[in-house]
Amino acid sequence: MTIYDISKQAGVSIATVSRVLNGSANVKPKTKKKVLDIIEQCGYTPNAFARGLGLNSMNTVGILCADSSDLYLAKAVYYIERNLRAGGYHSVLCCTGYDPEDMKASLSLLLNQRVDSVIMVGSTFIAAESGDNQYIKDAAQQVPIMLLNADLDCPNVYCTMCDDFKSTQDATLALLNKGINDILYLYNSNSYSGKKKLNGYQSAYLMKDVPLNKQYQQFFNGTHEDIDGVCKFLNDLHKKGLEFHAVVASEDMLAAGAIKYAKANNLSVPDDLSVIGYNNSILTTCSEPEITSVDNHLETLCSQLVKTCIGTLLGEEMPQKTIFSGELVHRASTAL
Amino acid sequence: MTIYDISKQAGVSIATVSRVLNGSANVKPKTKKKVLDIIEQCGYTPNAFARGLGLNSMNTVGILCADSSDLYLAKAVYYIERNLRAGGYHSVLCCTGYDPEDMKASLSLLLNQRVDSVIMVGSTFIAAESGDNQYIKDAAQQVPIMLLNADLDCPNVYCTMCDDFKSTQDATLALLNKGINDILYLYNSNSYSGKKKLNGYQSAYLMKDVPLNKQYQQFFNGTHEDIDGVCKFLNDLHKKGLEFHAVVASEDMLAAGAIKYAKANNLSVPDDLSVIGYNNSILTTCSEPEITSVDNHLETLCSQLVKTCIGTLLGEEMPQKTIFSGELVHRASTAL
DNA sequence: TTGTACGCGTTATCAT
DNA sequence: ATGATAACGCGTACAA
Repeated sequence: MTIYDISKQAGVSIATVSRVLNGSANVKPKTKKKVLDIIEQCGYTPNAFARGLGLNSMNTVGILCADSSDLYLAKAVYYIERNLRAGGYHSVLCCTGYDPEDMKASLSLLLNQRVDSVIMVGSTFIAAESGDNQYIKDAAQQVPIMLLNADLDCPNVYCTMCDDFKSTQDATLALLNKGINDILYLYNSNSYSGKKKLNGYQSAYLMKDVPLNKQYQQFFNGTHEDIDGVCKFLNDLHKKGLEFHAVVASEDMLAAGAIKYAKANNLSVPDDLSVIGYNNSILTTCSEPEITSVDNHLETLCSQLVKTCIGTLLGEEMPQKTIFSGELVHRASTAL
Repeated sequence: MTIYDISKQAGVSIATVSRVLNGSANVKPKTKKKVLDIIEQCGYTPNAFARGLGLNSMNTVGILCADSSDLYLAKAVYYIERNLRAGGYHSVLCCTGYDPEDMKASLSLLLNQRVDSVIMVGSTFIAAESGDNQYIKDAAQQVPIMLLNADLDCPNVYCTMCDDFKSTQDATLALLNKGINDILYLYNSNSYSGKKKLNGYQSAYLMKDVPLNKQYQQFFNGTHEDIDGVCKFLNDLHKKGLEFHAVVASEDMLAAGAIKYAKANNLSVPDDLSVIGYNNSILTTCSEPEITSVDNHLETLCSQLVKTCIGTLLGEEMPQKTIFSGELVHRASTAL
């Protein structure tokens, strides 16, 4: 069933059918109705490939994501997809894993698929060395690139992020202000956003003139689901003689591990150990006591990101960077 | 940059370029090299739309999912996408929400986009009334439909599922065998798979000749993240005088709520209350004590589903139904 | 082994 | 208000 079939049955030319299809003005109401009736009756729908070929677009955006099964990234992907669809765009999902080479290959794949834009979810895509981000700058010459929670100075690259630096700084400050000076910072990512958080922690110490100790900045090298592994990791630190009365984590899952560690060592939370997580995920209410956590307003971020994306595609002038603040959600794992 | 540009520069016809591009045999090595060099040098990639138009396929599969931010569904989407990509297919993600009308509309959207196949993730898409599934049967006349964790008898519809009936039956039986007869079954979905689980619970009682009480089958009507809501829900039941010494839940999140309920009421787990969840998600190790849960081998399911999908698209004969068994993973919330 | 020419189903430009 | 026709870029049957 093609536009030719419809045109024949309606006794008009394909041009007229096309005009009806695309809501073009100059078409006699009577003709329009006739064509629409035939279309309805035949259950005809235009061929998306042909349309794509002609318009050089299939209204499709690529979503690049290291791991869409991750609690936080999954939510991001979900919000982005829903917003894109509401705006009339399809989403091609592409999970890359954490290997830079795979990320590059995936990006190429999407560009070859002729997506209208690419959204990169999570700052794992931004390397510390500026040169390693060349693949993104190259891509930006073809289509606009949207970055969630990352920052990259480059034409046609748009960044939407939460102020992770300030959020982590605030969380740390809140503890320092309570007189807790031995705060363990626990993190598991050296991405752009990961670095910002670490800097926030450090900066809080500088602000309060409390000496910083490298021993208190611990990198957990494990999967994003291994809560028990985090617990053991902290146990080891404890056994090695490291003393800490608070944990600030770059992710709720690490904080959940800290809660487990406290239980295993009969530490009372928050009396003996305060815990602050990040992302305000379901893990915060699953733990006991519930975990104080930074909410970075992911839904708002995604909504704004998609607005920027669609606006750009429509040729509107859009802000190159959009920054939101995070918010500390207080729960029982702290007494602030 | 088109195939014509390449053909001119290489001094051959577009047919030859096309042959090189598609690895066709009959092409002189020397010619092939020349063409490949030019392609490399120009950074040429074929236009996916034109190719799609000609072949009537862009090697794309639609993934329909009610809510890809759900812990379990997110994992499913992730595994499916990775397997599809490994097989050379793109994934168009489409989150529908739980409104049947939106599901139908989303399916139409994907079909209009001319995907090669549609994968429906989760049994929420299968209605209890056979007639309500007509939209799926209609779709199956256009492209093969793959169902994850659902069952529908229809040509060109392929089902890959876990035996949720048996898994829940086993979980319930394990408790009954320990002499615990007042088991609360807690669920939050009336989907196909949801019903199977409930039936499994009931059947266990029948097998052991223990009288079944409707009061012990409780539907929790809330979001999929409201652990506190579940806790309150159980509190209310408790206050109303309902006594139970075990909870079998259709989802880990409900089980996590049960653990919280136990804590709030100073019940010892598993001495006073045994808890079994479903999905073996991260929530099982986040809770304290950790939760015994049914693992339904999602990764295997997804891998098999994609194999069936790709096989079907390649014209191979594929099994209409593939059923795997679940497995009870024992943790500290039960003493079995 | 290679080249020519047509078809895929649209959109859009230009006449009428 | 409507129709004829040229792109769009590729794959492929057929011819050479």
